[in-house]
Amino acid sequence: MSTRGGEKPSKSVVDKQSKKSWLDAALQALASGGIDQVRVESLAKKLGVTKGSFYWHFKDREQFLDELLNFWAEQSTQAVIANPNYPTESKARVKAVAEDIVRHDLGKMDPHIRSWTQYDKRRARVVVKIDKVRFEFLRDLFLAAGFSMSGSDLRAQSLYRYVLGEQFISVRESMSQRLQRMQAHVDLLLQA
Amino acid sequence: MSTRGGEKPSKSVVDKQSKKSWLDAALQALASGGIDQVRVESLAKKLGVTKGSFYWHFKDREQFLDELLNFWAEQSTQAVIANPNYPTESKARVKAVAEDIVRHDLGKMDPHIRSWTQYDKRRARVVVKIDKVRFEFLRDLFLAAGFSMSGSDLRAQSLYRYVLGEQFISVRESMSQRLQRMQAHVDLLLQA
DNA sequence: ACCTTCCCATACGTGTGCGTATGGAAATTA
DNA sequence: TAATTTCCATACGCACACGTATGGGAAGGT
Repeated sequence: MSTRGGEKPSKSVVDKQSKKSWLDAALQALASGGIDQVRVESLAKKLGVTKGSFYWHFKDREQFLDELLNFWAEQSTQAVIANPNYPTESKARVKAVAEDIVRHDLGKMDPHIRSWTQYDKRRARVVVKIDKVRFEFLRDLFLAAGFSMSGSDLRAQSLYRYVLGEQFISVRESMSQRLQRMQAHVDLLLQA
Repeated sequence: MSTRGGEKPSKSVVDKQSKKSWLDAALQALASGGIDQVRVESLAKKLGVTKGSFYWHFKDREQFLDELLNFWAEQSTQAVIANPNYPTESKARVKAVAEDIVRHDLGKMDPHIRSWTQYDKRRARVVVKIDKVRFEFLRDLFLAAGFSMSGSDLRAQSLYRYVLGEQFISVRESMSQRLQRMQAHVDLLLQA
């Protein structure tokens, strides 16, 4: 029978799949041109569906953007922090994390995210939380490396701003150069 | 005689005044919510005029945005570099410049500018130039402070990214705290 | 007084994007 | 099989924003 194989994809899975595809496409659009590139109809076209799907999964664009922000928040923290393969030696650990950040371009969304949420109080709070999580993760690395609280604080701030600032530099250097520069910067932070 | 050279509101001045008011308003709108807040009709409303004025001074929105970008470019470099009141002692000079940057929030436009121009090749080139000018200005400060070229390069990069990154941190600290943090960071860069 | 140029107002056409109403096919349940 | 739920397509209304066409007033020149 053409009973269209209803095996594993029990509807709720399909539901979530479809819903997630909207968020994936939105993230991609956001990365490629800022929040004003995230348009319902253009996303629909890219996904090969119509707005009917969108307004089935989401109430309206505003609520969709809220979910998008949370979607980004999860992805942008999980990626860095949840890597269990870092070295245990504290200074090597700092270097490895720094290299990972550069190598995976983990801040590439940040200019668009911040430009978008800067003057939206409710959404800015989400970003503040992410900053807090990321920063404390970095600060703990320096604490583990033997620096004082204030010293670790300073260095984590410096490193975090370096990472964010790198996304600003339009002059895209080569990956090897970026890695080398980051290493030099981390070396500077790890001495004294 | 009355040949146009003489008095004050000779029409060309009025012209430039009116034209500049559009650019001023646009910069303000840009700062307050990104490039998609820069709308012809909303700017007109804010200025108390109509689109007639806009399309008299500018061909269309695209050309207007080009002029806006150049407008920003001039202002954002002049402000820092053209200050003749910095101390002459090289290390104190670095500190004074850093303090000035924080105090005047000289990077506040940058998230919006970069989010806007990142994937626009022609406009990105303008931003690259600005980065170059700013960076070389900072690098020269470290060179004058006795660091090698590569050492000055590293430190200027670190400082510049710190400045840009600061605009990202949504957790707005107090001015005194920002200044203090910047000083600590500069001290770190100036040692060794 | 007439003309010209500068500068802006008014009015319109058009495209785009949001949201809604409604239909319908497939899948699930009864 | 009938009924219901799930998920998306189609079609429409509407508001906003760009650009253009046109008019007109004010200022200066002749």
